[in-house]
Amino acid sequence: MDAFFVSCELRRRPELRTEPVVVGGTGDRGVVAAASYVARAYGIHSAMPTSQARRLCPHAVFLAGDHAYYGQVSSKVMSLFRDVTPLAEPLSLDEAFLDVRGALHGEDRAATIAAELRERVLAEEQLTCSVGVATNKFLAKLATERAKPAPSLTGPVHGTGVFVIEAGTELEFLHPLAVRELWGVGLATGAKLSRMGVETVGDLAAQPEERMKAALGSAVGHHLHRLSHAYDDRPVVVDQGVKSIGHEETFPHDLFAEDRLLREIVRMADAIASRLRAANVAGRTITVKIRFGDFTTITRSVTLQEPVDGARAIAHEASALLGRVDTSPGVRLLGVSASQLAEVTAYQMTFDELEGRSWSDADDVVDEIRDRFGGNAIGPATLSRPESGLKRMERGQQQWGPDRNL
DNA sequence: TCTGGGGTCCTGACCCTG
DNA sequence: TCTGCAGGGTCAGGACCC
Repeated sequence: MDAFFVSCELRRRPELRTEPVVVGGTGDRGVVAAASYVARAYGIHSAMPTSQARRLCPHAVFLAGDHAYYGQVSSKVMSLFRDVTPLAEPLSLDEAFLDVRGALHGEDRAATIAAELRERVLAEEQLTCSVGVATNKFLAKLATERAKPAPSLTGPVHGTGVFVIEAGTELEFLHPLAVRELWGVGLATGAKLSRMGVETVGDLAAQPEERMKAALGSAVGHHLHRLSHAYDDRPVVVDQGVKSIGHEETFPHDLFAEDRLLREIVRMADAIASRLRAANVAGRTITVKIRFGDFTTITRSVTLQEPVDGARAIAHEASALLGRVDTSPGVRLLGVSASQLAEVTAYQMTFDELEGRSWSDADDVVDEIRDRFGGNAIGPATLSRPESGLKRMERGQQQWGPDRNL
């Protein structure tokens, strides 16, 4: 999807179509999640600090973003994709891989399917999307970039919409590209490769695989070497399954008070526990992430004998992990996550858990109340004191940094 | 100058066990 | 009992993606 979050907002507010629009964190510590093509013409791009975006384009319209709404729109678009093929693998809210081999009957059929899909998404959801067609996932992803519109001060300059890399022309397309365009080559790997004199994908393909493995590690070296030869046999997987569930939050101001940090832990543990139970999984490893004022970031984790999905147990472990860290320099960001997930039916209850059965029952009741009356209808007593200033957090509620009014 | 939040995957150090 | 080794699990950090 093209500038998905912005496009969703423009559906609701069409009067902004010719304006520079930025969706993301509105506060001083936020970042840009999506910028309209007009905003991009001012040099604004995603992941840019909001403060920098404001300097580049002071008259831009800054919107806080509505993750729940984008999720609803995404579901509708994904169901359109599944009308084309059941083999649709969502990559994020606004991207998916579609394996359309089953629908192919002629040479140009894939391009036709792509064009029809674009028309349907536009007609039914008033959203534009770009489609890349190729013989494997990673080439299709690169092809999509070629199909996207270009920014301009008056609005998006429409791209091709559909870009096809014909079978047999893969290397011709791939080798002139900058190595940074490869999926998996970011800032650090790109710099490392540049120091080795590797600037293009063709340069990379000319290197012996062993040299790449020595420089980048065996897994990354092997993977990139294969990609540079246009080889990618990863299948389209319809349901990837979640591997971890977590929450993290950057505070409007660094936190120093230990009791305040502990209350934040309780709040996050409560949110995570709800999501774990909703997904019918429990986590065996609990991790706490702490970012200090100077941006140094540490994690502390513990792996338990048995997986947990209760707010009380997660908060207990996370608090103990936090207690191992000197937080006196001030905490900018705090996060809690659960990993090594297992289905709740698949693990044995411990004696401790049996003793704590009443807590498990309480969690079930909490889930029921939230289902009926909303996420903020009930929460841990620790957070109910008015002076706590804390509200239960929904997923993605503060996705791109603290709000301006906090 | 300033750097979010949701994740996944990989690596290396360390410890334990056979 | 001690030593060396291999393999697996844990932990922490880094890189990357959208």
